[in-house]
Amino acid sequence: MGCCSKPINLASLFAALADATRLRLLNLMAGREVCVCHFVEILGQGQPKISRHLAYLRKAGIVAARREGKWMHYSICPPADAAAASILAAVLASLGRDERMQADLAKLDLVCCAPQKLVVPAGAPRPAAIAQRAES
Amino acid sequence: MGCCSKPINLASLFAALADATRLRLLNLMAGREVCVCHFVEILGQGQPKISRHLAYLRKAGIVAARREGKWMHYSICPPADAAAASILAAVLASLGRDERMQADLAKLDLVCCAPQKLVVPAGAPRPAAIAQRAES
DNA sequence: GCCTCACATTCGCATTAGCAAATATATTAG
DNA sequence: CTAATATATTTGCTAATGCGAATGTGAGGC
Repeated sequence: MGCCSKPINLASLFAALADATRLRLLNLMAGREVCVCHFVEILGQGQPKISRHLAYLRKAGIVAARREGKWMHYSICPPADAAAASILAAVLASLGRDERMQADLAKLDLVCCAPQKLVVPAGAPRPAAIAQRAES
Repeated sequence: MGCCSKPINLASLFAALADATRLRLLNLMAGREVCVCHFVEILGQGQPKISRHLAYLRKAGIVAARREGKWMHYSICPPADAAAASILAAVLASLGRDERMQADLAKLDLVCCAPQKLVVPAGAPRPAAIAQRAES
């Protein structure tokens, strides 16, 4: 593990985690890849704001971005440093126990499985994990 | 567990952890009670700065203070929220694996067991855990 | 009472972070 | 090439954070 090779400083890792919006983004990315347009829809906040926070996480070495045509997919990339990785894992586990975070995940399912209900731009990409599940 | 009953927000917990000085203070307090004068000596930084960071940790509900005569002793107080407590535990474990943090702890031993070498103010209190060990 | 010690807090100041609005870039369609 | 879509960055602002220096406070000692 550890796809990101950045000089991880624990203090800067925590700085990246010290924002409610970024925690919500990380929670949505736990175990799957998510497209920016879904973040915008689910959080109900402006695209520049989402993009800025994603850039912050990217600079902190916590997430990776992958382009697919017009869309950008973000996913968590566990830091190479073992200490940082274990902390990040504990954080993601804790987030999963939060109500608001569970609601976000439920909305992500809706966006992916019933796009017509939430007016998703036609042909918008679906998170990889869910797309895979749907195919099998 | 959970001596501190504060409305713990994960983001604000991380804000409290997002500073190198505060992480060093927490590391020194892992498992023992430490007097402010020792923090000042070991970190080699001004007393107001140390005090300000301790106040920050106190306000965040992570540490508790106890007065003993002229001296103030600080110790970690695990948050009541289970998620926050588990994260804090992971953080403390990770800190222990850092070289700089180990050096700080070694200095704490010096201050407590060979005060004449580091010009400790006569009669300065010793961390509870170490004092206990010395008495047995 | 006054004085000192051990801390805590306040005061300016510089740096940084977050926001909304506007603008820029990359990709694809035509 | 132009236009449209999806995302990223810049701009101008406000608010929060960290620092050293100065000052305030609580507990003994005399």
